[in-house]
Amino acid sequence: MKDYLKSRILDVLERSGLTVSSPILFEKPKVDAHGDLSTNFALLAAKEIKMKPRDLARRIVEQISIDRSLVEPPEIAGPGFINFRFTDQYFLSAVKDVIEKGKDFGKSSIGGGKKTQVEFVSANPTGPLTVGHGRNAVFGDTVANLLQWTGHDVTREYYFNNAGRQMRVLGDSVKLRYRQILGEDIVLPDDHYQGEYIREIAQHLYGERGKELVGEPPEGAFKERAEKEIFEDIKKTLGRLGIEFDVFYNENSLYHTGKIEEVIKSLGEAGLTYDKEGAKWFKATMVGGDQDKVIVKSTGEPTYRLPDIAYHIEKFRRGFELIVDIFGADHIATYPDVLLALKSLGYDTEKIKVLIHQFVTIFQNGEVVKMSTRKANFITLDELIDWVGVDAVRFFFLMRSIGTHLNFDVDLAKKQSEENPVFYLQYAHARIASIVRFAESEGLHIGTLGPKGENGFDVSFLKEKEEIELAKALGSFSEVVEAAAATFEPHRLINYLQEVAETFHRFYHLHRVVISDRELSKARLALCLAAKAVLANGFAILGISAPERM
RNA sequence: GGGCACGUAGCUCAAUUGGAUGGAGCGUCGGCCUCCGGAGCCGAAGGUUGUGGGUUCGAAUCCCACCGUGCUCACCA
Repeated sequence: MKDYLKSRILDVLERSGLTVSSPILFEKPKVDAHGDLSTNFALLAAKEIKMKPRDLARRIVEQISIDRSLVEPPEIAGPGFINFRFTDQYFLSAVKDVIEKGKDFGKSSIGGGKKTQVEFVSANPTGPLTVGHGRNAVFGDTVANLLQWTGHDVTREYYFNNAGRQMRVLGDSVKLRYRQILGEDIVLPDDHYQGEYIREIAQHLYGERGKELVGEPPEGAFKERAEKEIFEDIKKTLGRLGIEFDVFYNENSLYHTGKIEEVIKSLGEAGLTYDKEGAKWFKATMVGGDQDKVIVKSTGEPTYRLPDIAYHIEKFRRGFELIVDIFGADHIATYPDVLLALKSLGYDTEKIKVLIHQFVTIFQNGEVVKMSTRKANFITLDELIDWVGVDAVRFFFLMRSIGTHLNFDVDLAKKQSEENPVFYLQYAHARIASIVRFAESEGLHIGTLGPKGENGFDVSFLKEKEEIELAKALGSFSEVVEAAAATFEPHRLINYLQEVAETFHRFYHLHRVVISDRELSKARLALCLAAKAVLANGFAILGISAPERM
């Protein structure tokens, strides 16, 4: 529709002999009185062609030629906005569209099959996923869904490292617990992992192997067993949330295949490294960074930057045209160096979208719970799911933009699960399902073939304000999905679905679906089915269930 | 102290990315079930968008300064 109106305005300009470079953009006004689409074109262009905004707007409105069955005559308002209002017929056509496309309604191909990678979670297997990881996981998965719905070829990827210092400490933590089980009087150092799960892993090893592991080094059987059990646990938790990865990428492979060495070499050849005090440095300041950074420590071990750079080079090599990285605010200082290095090696960093989410603050018993993986003091994602359910967990993590700190009051979430906002949406879906069941029991059916099929319906019977408004809301689903995908903002979809549910409830409250007028009944049933489909499709993107009954 | 975010109704957050009269949920107050699901609907109260400047036809949004909160500033990841 926007393209159509744009072409009509260009037509007027052409006939008037005006050439204007200002873009013709439309937006949906907040206020109903301002129509359905509005353009500020006259305001933008007026200066350029030395006309008053209102005069230019008047000329456009007087001379424009548009299809009257779709659009009412435009109006000028305020300083020179041009407002367009669409006909009921146009809005109602969305109902047929939804019913014909069903589960595919809202999908688009604007992504053009672009090879896209979304990297998220990427937590090293040192402990169970926490609620902080939960926000990352749910957000990443939903962004991936949005990209798939808009025609991107998406790979979900989890990056991890099972070799670093963290993992050595993990192995040692298990070994110390194991020795405690054997009766030794040992205290776990503060920098070791204190969680109960460590003790369980040690117990498992003791149960299977008895005392025979006393001489085993921490990074041997202890670390391996811990990694295996913890990773299984992580995957199980993600599975509960409906999250599955296509690729688990091990940082170690970058060493084995020589990719790390290659990066050092490339940076060196570009004159971007130097040696100082036994370490190798990246000359970040030479390419716009604030300070130089160590990439290889004096011990010969690379810092985290090097594998990160190598990994991203691999992403490019594997042909990804859009690379989405999702991580928490604690990584905020790390990515600029990586991007800088990539850029100076000639990679197009415009293809990389770094999405940073703020932390989740957990409130319990009225106070903030400070969390640390190492100390035993954290709430796991699994516990959270146990308390409030998968749908609520996903919904809560998605309903706020990632720039805000998310306050998650556990007591409230537990206690008020019945008043959970996700239920408002799911209730609308279940309610429609119930209406459909009732209608069918009364012998009303809607064919899948549209108006001309055997059980055809005719939307032109719909004339009530609430009917038109619902149809209008349903019709904009695709736009919302596209906007949410383009901005990587799933919460836009939630706001929209709230509006659909609200519009439906209002319609339902004022108008009966199953009545003696059969044609009107069928048209209203079609409207209901369309609303149900839009809600279900929205839920599918969010990863929450669409219950037929609650 | 430097860097990056964020300050919007009592609370948690939106605001179509610079648009017209800043909106929801929870909470508070008041209405609505003879009827397809009341987990719903309708209405009311509640705001100097942290403060002060600037940019322009127009600012919660962009720029500057200050105040406040979080994260971060390793040869840890």
